[in-house]
Amino acid sequence: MKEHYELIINAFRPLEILEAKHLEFLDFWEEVEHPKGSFLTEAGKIERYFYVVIEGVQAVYILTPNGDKKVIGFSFDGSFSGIYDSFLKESGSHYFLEALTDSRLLRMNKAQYDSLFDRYPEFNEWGRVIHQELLIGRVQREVELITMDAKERFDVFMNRCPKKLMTVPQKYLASYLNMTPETFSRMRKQIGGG
Amino acid sequence: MKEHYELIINAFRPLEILEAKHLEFLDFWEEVEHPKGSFLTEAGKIERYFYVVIEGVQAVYILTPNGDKKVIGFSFDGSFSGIYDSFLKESGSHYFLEALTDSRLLRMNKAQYDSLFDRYPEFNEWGRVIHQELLIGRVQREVELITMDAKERFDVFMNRCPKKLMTVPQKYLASYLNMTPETFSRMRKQIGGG
DNA sequence: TCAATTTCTTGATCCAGATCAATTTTTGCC
DNA sequence: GGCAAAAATTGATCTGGATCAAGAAATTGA
Repeated sequence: MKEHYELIINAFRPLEILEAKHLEFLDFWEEVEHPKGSFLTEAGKIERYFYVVIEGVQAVYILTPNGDKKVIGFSFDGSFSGIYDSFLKESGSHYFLEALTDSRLLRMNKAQYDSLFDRYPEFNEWGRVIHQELLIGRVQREVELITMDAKERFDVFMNRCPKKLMTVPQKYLASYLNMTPETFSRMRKQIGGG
Repeated sequence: MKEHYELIINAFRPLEILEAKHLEFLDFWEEVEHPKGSFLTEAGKIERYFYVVIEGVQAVYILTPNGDKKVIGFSFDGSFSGIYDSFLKESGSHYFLEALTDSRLLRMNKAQYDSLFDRYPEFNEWGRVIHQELLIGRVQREVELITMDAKERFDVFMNRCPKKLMTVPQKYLASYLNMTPETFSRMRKQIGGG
């Protein structure tokens, strides 16, 4: 796992100091591969892992009764991944987590995750801060979904979307922005325009 | 503040044990009143406080460029309140926090909030867990906004909405459900129906 | 390399829910 | 209680973006 210390340490910012005694935690991680199109978790199953992405793009989505995918979020190089509520509560997931490109990830299981906080209570600070940030980001997205029309959502997204995401089929981006691929395509034609 | 110990302790669940040494924390709180219609924070200002509601209902909303209010959430007896991102980052808020009924709240300022974690690192566990729960709740709401039509959102909301919220004008509930008061009224006519 | 499959684009139509307009009902206040 | 202001209802109309349909472009894989 030594080769990925840097990645893990970066992912775990803003936990400023990973002290010597934390190095044990670095060995919790197990490396896994997921080819494009494979599922890390599916609706109905329990999410067993908490991930850090080494490489690749993954999408979390929910399947509506009429069968369309609604993308909730993406993960990619350096970010966390997993179906968080299912993982924490060890209850059935409503979501799919799919590799959109060939992916390599690091993962730890729930027992390891729990022991992290038991053994090193100072990780709770990391947990508190990281969850604050995730929460603020989610509220931000919610506000954008509620207050902006399709064109505005498209523009805002395009201006700050990580390049990495541009490699996935547009229909996933469209879904994330809560619009159809047709609408997404039409918005694309008028970049910068009204 | 003694009279409100119970309230605070309940609000801070799941921090199971407030030990003797934490009793100092109970005295951080200051009681304030906000009459109906008054603002606890306004857009452009910095949120200086973190609140626990003793009594009353408050709404967080954003004002769109065309001037309509979009309600993001409510707080009421026993829950936390405040404009969280502004409070944490000490940066200008985009939101309004308005008392929808005469309200009494307990509040602490940012310095006190920070000192909580400095002095009693074990509060970080509370922080981590409470933010996990808030995050999961937000994602749940986001999924409902994205996947459900107006009638479904109305039904789901009505089935689990705290009675306390039924005392506020319907236009706020309508806005929270991302629909107009007219639509809300029409949904109301067909409770239980198709 | 080239056929099969998937994705993207473009145009035509449709509809849930917004907007506009007019009452009616409720609330608050003296 | 009674009157003004705010909120809720109801009906008529409008529209952003969905849906449907068909073809063009890109990707995949043998």
